[in-house]
Amino acid sequence: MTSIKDVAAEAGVSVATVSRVLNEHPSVSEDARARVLAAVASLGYRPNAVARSLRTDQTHTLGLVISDVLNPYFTELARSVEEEARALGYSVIIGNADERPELQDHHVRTLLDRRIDGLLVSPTDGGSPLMLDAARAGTPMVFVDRWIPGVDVPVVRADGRGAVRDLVVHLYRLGHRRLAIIAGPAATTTGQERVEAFREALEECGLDLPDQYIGQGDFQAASGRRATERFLDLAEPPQVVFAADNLMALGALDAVRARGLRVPDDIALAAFDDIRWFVHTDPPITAIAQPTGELGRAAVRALVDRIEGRAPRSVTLPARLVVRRSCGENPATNRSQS
Amino acid sequence: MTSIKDVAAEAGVSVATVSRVLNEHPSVSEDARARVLAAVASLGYRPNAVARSLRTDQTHTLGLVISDVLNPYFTELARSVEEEARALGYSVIIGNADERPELQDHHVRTLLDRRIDGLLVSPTDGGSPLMLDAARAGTPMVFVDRWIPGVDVPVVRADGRGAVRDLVVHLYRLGHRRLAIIAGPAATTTGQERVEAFREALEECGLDLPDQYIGQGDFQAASGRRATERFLDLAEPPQVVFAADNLMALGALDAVRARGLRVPDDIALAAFDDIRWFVHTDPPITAIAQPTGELGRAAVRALVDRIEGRAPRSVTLPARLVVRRSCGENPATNRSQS
DNA sequence: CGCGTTGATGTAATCGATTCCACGAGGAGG
DNA sequence: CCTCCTCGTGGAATCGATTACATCAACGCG
Repeated sequence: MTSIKDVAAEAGVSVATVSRVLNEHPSVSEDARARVLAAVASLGYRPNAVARSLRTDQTHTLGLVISDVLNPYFTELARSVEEEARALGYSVIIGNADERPELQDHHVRTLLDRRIDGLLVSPTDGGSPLMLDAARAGTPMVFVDRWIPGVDVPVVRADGRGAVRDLVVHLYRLGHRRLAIIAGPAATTTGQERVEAFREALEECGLDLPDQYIGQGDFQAASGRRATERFLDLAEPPQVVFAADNLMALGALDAVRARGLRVPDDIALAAFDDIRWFVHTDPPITAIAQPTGELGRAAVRALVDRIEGRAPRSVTLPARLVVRRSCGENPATNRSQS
Repeated sequence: MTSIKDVAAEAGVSVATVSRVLNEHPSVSEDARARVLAAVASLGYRPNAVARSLRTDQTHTLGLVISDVLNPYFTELARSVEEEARALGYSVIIGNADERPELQDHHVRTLLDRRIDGLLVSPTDGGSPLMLDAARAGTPMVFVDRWIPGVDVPVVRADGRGAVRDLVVHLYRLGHRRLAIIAGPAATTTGQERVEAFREALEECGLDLPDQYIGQGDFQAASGRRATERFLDLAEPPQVVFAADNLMALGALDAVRARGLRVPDDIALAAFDDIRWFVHTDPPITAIAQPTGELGRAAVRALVDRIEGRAPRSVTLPARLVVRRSCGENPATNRSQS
């Protein structure tokens, strides 16, 4: 690999001058600049980012630790994060935690070892010592989607409360009274909040959320399937299953299908997180859509603000209900589907 | 951040000794080792990967440039790549090319600047000078899924020829005679091969593939939709549309749905790449499944072989047909669906 | 004309690790 | 007892950049 020394030799100047040209330092003669640029071009020289990072203590890299790459919601998030980061001059290294705390820690650790400039996390759990220490030690950090209470880190997320209420009202109007939920892990904020929002909305409608109608999932398809099977085994199964994320909804669909039952005739289904495929499933699935792209971009902006010394702001954006056919026909609202 | 010097001071030894302990160099006294490890623990020291990389000229990092993160096929590939790499002691940095050659180049460039140990690419085009130069210059490199002919780089991919033939036979038996394909970009090998395999299989059945039955797509959903609309506008529309990837199949589904037509009654649909959602679409979609996870793992193994001085091998694994209902009922084969 | 200022450049320190080399102590062997 | 190895250790060079500081020439101004 050609180094700055080779360029300096080729251009007949010192390495300092080469560096100045490359970093657009003002005090370089026109002549020197031209010779350096010519040398750079003829040698095909590219600065070694590793060496540069060591010296400047900046990597221009953000770490993104997401809960599950196979979840379309997170891959869309990752995409928008990378896009915005690139626009701001940063690269992104993605770590996939697969909803496993120890894998999450592994990625946080290697990202910190690489001295990334900042960390974007959607925590899988209540927060390992490692992550809490890093936050306390001053590593620029922002939580996306999920967060850890009691830690002084900005949070960028969607508020699904209103949309969940809309959903419950929608279900109520369709005549459903026994509503069940497949919850996410209690260790995650989104796991808890969605259940709470659901319960509150039910109460507003004068409905109850019995324990047996709360299935415990882990945001993965298999758990959605298991929870749904348990619901179907009940003496009085629910009329609606609301999955707290799209993968558990997929699992629920598997379970219903395996029993030879049909959605929405035998049981209705709704999901948190809207994804493209929901338009084409059988039937199309009613879902709560998050402004995923906007969340990713806002998170990056907050993190970069923090890194570059500006004050980062937490952001909460509203989610919205998208009605399709998986909860039954409703001519009035049905038209608003996409 | 605490550095090796702090550890050395705390343990009362030189930095050389600390480094030896950390790298398991044999010639360190038991006493020194213990003191160093104690110092490391008490300071919470972690070696700076940037500095280490500069010195050793190894980053223990692989670059993976994929064509499109939003494509479930590639995200599954990415996941298996990361998994296998982690098992072998490497990290992975993913670059998303979004099917855009200039973005692909951007990522290749920044990955090379970071001095990654090796590059895994599924090229979006015929190969930019940048990538060809890197390959020639000796950057360890392996192509996954797609490749660039004429470059001396190992290729890990699936061979869909047999599965495409099975598909065509399946379609023929169902009575379909006018078969159309939505192709990928001609600049990609998968874009070309799938069309060729399709054409050859048709010929074996005594069928023809007229130009108007070849839609030009770019592996993105929108192009699948456009191509399908064009098919439907023909005086004699095809009876089957075969999409060369899953996203274009999604677009095709959009187009059919927008016209108020139904699959498979009005038109049949099949896709290359099987994904989980295909089980639940309306109707479930017949697809050609690649051994995606195995491809990712094999690609990493080949790349690491190359990096560590062993001879890398190209790998080709067979794809297989998964019959579902999107091409019409066929009691005989229908049972083999998943 | 001399002095201070400005601009262009080079020398060398530095970032945090790894690793070559030199050195001293201790043990083995003649 | 002397020599030669081996082992444990520290000093210092090194990787490839950035940047503080020194130097020197040219120029403006009183």
